[in-house]
Amino acid sequence: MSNNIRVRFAPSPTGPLHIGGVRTALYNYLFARQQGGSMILRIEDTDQTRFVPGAEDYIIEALTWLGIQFDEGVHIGGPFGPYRQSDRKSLYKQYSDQLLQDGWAYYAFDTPEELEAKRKEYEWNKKTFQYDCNTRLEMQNSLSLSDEEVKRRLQDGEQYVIRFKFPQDTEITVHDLIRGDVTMSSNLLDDKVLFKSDGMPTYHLANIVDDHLMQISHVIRGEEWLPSAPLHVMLYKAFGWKDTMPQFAHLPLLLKPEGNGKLSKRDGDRLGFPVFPLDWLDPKSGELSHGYREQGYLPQAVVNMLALLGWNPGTEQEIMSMNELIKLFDIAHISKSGAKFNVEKAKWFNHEYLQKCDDEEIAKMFAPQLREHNITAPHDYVLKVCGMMKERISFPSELWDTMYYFFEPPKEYNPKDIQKRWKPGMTVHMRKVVEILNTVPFEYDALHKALLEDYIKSNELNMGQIMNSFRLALVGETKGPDLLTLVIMLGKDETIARVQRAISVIGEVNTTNNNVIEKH
RNA sequence: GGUCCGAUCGUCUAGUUGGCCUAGGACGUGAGAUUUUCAUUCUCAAAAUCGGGGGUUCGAAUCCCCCUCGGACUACCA
Repeated sequence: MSNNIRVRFAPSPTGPLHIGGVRTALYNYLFARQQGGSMILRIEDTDQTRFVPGAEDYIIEALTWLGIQFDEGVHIGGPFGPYRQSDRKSLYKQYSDQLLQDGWAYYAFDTPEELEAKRKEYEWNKKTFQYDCNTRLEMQNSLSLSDEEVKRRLQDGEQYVIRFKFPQDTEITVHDLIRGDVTMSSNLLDDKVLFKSDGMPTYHLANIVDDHLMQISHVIRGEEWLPSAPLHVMLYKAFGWKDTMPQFAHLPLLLKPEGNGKLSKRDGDRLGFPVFPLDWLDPKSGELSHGYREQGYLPQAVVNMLALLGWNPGTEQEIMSMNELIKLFDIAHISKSGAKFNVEKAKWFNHEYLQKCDDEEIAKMFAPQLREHNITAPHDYVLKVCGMMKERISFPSELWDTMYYFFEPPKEYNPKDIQKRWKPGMTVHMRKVVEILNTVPFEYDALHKALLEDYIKSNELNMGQIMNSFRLALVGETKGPDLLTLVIMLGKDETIARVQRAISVIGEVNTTNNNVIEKH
């Protein structure tokens, strides 16, 4: 990695990785690879109360499944480690101390209860409390208290947090690669907590310190971070790191498929599509959330679909491999508005990528279904069936339903199809079919001539009449590939057995109107 | 409530320096073709008064202003 383009994906291990997070990781990856830069995985676990065991492994497994690779990170190490913020804990204190010394931060002793009371008080007066340049002097902090008092409280071991001291009357401009310049007044920003009373930094502090230390050049993250971006810019300035501050790109959000709002876990459950890459069993509630992988989505399909949700190559190309995406990706082509998630399009992508799989791969996906139905079949046969039938499916789970009749006789005959296709007098024809099968050489051309040409002509039938009933006997429904191809695949004995079984099960219907079919 | 961001077919979007836009593509939908059936495939169609209103200009989806609507944020969460 020759140049100094370095990006990071920095999730919190608070649960399964949301599909929006996956897209953020993907865009970071695409950008890094294209620029010949480095991709880093950093775990932001500064909130011990929200830590969920297994989440970190889940994140790594999901991204690995999708082919999103890292150059440095918790799981592989690297020259800028450790890459887990809880392992970097000791590091952050000196930086908040530096801010304290330089007058960019201050101690605040207000307890959560006091803050809550303050908020209530403001609410009563129909105002909103914000800990900022207007209110900080009425609070318990090193700005309002005397030096001795502050020293005393510190020595007594009183709980405190360290807050950022936003300067007054300053315009702060964040240059965003997607949105251009975003400017905010410092007077409206609140004095965010940088260092918590539990000895851990907050996101804001840890994030800036780590991005700086890890020499991150581009911060590509969700739009939800835009409101706090001015704080981050200010922090770089306060630390004196303005010259090496990374560039920002705030990605549009992924929205619910219907209505409005951010895509959430509940939507997936409700609308029947995954919002997570992998299945996730919540360790606390025992609740299972479905993942793309387990639903039968191909990783390439998920990657392609996600890439196009908020970005496009500027051409009409839609099917793109990871390598093509890397070549084509461009931050300038990322859209500004949120994208509603579309299930149908996701399905279509999967169908497209399933067609790209070779027959061996399809057969591999099909194997468990065969096992489930206690069927053993020659590998070549399975391979042939898969190759023939894959174009009909969007998910591997549909394989059995569209191909079962290649492996076992129909268990029942669709009543609607019987009514529509098994016309009066059909058993007579079917017996003839058996006869022909028994006498004519069992080859495609010979059968075609005997069945579809000679027999039909001599009986003044049209093709549909006899073929559909024949198909019904073999499949149980009127669906499937070219009939004679199916017949050849099944073999003579199996074909005859199925027709005879259909004759005895379906039998003769509506014998009274016998002449209907003769008459075409 | 406050701050910020956004707004082109039902959905994802093209449109980046205003004219080539009577707004293009894809998904989905409808019709037709192909086939012995179903599916696939192919062809065609419907679908956006470019959220609304004002400007600027010879000319605006594209620039400016206002309004409306939507979203994010507003924690000792990230």
